[in-house]
Amino acid sequence: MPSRLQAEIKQNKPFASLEHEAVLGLMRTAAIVDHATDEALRPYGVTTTQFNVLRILRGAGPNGLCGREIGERMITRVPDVPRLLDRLEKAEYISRERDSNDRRHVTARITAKGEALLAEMGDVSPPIVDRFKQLSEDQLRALIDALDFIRAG
Amino acid sequence: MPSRLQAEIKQNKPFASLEHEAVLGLMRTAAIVDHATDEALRPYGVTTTQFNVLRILRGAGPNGLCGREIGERMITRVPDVPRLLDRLEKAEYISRERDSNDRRHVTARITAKGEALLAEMGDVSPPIVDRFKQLSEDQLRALIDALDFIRAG
DNA sequence: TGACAATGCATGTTGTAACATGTAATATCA
DNA sequence: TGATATTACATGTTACAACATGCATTGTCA
Repeated sequence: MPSRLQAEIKQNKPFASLEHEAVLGLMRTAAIVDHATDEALRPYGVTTTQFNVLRILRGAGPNGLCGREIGERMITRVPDVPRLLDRLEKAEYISRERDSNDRRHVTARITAKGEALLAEMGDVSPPIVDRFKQLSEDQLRALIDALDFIRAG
Repeated sequence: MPSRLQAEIKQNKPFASLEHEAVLGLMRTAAIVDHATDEALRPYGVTTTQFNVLRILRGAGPNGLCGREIGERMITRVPDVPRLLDRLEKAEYISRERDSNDRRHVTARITAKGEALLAEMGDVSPPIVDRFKQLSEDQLRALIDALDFIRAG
């Protein structure tokens, strides 16, 4: 029985194992979600990474967060938070201020312009993400549990 | 009940929905697998993308494949196949030859040096990928099915 | 057969990812 | 208290991703 994924990537040989198929399916699905999200965000001129930072800072409120804290909250590891914040500050979506208590810290906060952008964007969600809503609750829980288990290492 | 993922990304508020949690879990797991794979491949001086091209060309055998065909077989969409192949050719892992039947096509083939690299690498697999083997067969099938369903759009 | 479209690849450019390294500020402990 | 380590961020650099555009080759159809 040729799998759906085999056809997608034009592979004739069957997968060596279920694990192999699961890993490839995971990576391919993530790549599609990622690309679709990029496309959905493009009209607003922000990348997925920048969009996530803005949502994190909106969630943090007026106290803001320092760079290290932002990095810890990101879905994907970001190895260059300072320059990511540089770009957001240049676009005036965030402000930065060196903390007077601990001068190593730089506190970032979302600006009114940044809030306005998020409000304008609303719940941008590409069609591929909406597909998750078609899964049953049991399927969603099984998916979440399996992914949790994998990450739990 | 705070979820595992909430703790991972230091999020205090519960997720708005199961779908939301599933999407984040998917993206985060994929990011971890991706990064771990990069690390595992680093000692050999190839990126994950390059590694996948080499395996595709090994699978294609002596007939090789043209750039478009390689692109179709990649897990992640690659918008710049020519330069990806440039780098592999410069490293002498592949050779390229313009097709005499259709001179628009450039056929790429893996070289002996490329085959040797893959042989030396064997089954490089970071610990996070090995975690998939700990899932039960039912769990793996449920995971694969859910991912297939999402991509089926 | 000749004009036009489609295909496959090449190339210019910009922005960013990723790593390495450096620097200032704070914490720790003899 | 002074030496050392640790933390948090800044910066230099390289390589690559992504898009736009251009060119050569082939297909299509009146």
